Amino acid sequence: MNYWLLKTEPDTFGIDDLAKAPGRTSGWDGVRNYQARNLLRDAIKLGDRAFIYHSSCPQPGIAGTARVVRAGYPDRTAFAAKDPHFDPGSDPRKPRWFSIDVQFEQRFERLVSLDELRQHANKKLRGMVLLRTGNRLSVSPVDAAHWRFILALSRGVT
DNA sequence: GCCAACGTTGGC
DNA sequence: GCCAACGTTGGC
Repeated sequence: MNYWLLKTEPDTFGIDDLAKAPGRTSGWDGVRNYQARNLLRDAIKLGDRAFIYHSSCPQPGIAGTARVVRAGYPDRTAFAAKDPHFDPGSDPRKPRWFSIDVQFEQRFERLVSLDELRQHANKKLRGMVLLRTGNRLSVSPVDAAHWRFILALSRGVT
């Protein structure tokens, strides 16, 4: 089992929207970056777990966790001309973009802010992809040790 | 709104 | 394949 971090803008779709979605489950689609696409298509497996990270908002940080309930499948939003994520270059017979389904797991009692994560960037969270300068990946891997440490942070254990 | 740090595009 | 121009992300 592996761990991931999924970025989203809470104004558009945040952890609370996931919690309220039918079956507490939502497709994670609209990703249009090849590196992130490769993770969605090849690396993320059923049963993997993910942090839900809120970006482009007053309080950027990790808001909670979700579980992968469906592994990579073609991203349908790429095929619909009316969809904001439409990509005429993605052929349904040879899809270019992929999505996964995630199910709400928990909302942290308190947001673990980007600022707080950075305080551990050279210690317990050394090497975390999210904290690398200029990182813009909307899907990134998380080390198991980092996962456990951040869960502890969210509970105020450390 | 600014701007750094990317990724993508397209001419050559 | 190079690289300048352009677009996007995302914190501030």
